[in-house]
Amino acid sequence: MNDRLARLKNFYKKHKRLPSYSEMLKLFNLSSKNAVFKIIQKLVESGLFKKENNKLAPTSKFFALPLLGVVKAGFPILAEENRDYLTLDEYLIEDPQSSFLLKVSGDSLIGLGIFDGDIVIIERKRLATSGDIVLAQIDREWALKILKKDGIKAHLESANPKYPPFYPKQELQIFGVVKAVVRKFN
Amino acid sequence: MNDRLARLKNFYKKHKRLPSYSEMLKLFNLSSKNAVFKIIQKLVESGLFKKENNKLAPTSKFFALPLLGVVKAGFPILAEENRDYLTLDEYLIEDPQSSFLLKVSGDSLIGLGIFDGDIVIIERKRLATSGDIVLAQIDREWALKILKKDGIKAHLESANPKYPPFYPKQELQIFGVVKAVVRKFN
DNA sequence: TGACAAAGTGAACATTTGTTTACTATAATG
DNA sequence: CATTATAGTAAACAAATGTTCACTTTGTCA
Repeated sequence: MNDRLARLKNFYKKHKRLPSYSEMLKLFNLSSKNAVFKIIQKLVESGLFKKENNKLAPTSKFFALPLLGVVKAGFPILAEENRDYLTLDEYLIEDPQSSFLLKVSGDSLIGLGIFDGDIVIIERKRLATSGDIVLAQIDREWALKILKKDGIKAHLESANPKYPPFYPKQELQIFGVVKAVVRKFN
Repeated sequence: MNDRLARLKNFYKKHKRLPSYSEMLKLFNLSSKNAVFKIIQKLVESGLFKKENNKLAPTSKFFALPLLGVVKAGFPILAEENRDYLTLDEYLIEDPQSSFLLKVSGDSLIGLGIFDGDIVIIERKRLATSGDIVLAQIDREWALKILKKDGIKAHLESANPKYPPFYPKQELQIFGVVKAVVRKFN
C-alpha cells in the first residue's frame, strides 16, 4: 500500500525521525515485525530509504518534491520518467553553517524581483563581487543593495530607478551576500 | 564545544539521520558513552534535540536558519534575542503530499517577480480564486498565468504588459495553484 | 593553593533493536 | 480448479541501544 508511505511521512513530519520497527507495528496496524521488515525492504529497493549497518534512514527522494520540466505557453510538462527531485533547503542553502535569513522591507530591489516581505538567504562573508546583492553597512547604516566596484572604490546601487546610488562617505562594510530569495503567496 | 554540534550537523547532512551514541564516540573522539550521554543531555536542554522514549530526534531549531528582523535602509538588524528560526521547506510547502515544483520559463509573470528560471511550488487542486497564479490548460495548451474570474466565466492574464489576456475558446482547466517562488542567484 | 564544578572513563545492565526462520492466510493468475 | 506468489503471524535471538553508577581527570576561579 502506498498509504504506508504516507503514514511514514506523517510520522517523520511530526517526530523528525523514522519510527522503529515496533513503532511501525502500531503505525501500520500489524502484529508481526517481519511484516514490517518486508515492507521496509521494498521501500529500500525503491530508493526511498537506505540502510547502513542496520540503521534505517530516508534518502533525498523521501523528502524531496518532484521537479517537473519547464513550463512555457503551449509546451507540455515533461513526462513522469525524467523527473528530478529537489529539497528546497538543500537547493537554496549551500552552506547552512554560515547562512541566515532576512526579511526584506522596501522596494529598492524590485528590479531584481525582490519585493517587500520576501525572505532572502544570506551567506556570511566579507568579500563580494561587483554585481552581488549584499547586506552591508554603509556609513553605519544597514542596507541590502547591489555592490558595484569601480577599481578599488565601491558603492551601492538599488534595483529601482526611484533611488540614487549610495557612495560611502567613510566606510562600506560587507556582511554577507544574498544567495537566494523566496516568496510565499497569500 | 560547539564544534560537536557542527559534527552532528555534518553527520546528519550526510546520513539523513542522527548517529547512535556509539557512533558519536568516534565522531567526538571519546571513549565513554556516558560522556556522549551528558553532551546530548545539554543539547536537549538547549532545545536542539528532543527525546521520546529513549529515541533521539532533532528539533526544528536543529535544521532551521535564524531569521533576522526586517532590513530597511538605516534600520539595524534585530538583536540575537528575538531570533526566529525557519526551515525553508516547512515555511514554503504546506502540504508536501500534494505539491510539486516547476521550473518557470518565459517572462509573462515578471510583474509579480517571477522570472525565467525561477522555481515555483505548486499545490495540486482544481479550484482556485480569482487572482491566484495557476498552472492551467487553456484550449489544450499549458500555461502558468493569473486566473481572473468574471462571474461564471474565467480567463487568464499575464503580469507583463507585453502579453494580452487569454480567453479560452473551449475549455480552461486548472491543475494547481502557485503557493511560492524561489530563485537562486549566480 | 585549595575547592569545586565540569568533562571524561569504564563497566554493568535491562530494553529494544533489526533480522531470521518456519509456518499460515490471502490474493492473484492462468 | 489447482498453483504460486504475496502479505502477514509468531516466536526466538544476537547485537546494539540508551541509561546508570562509581570513579578519575581536567579546568576554573577565588
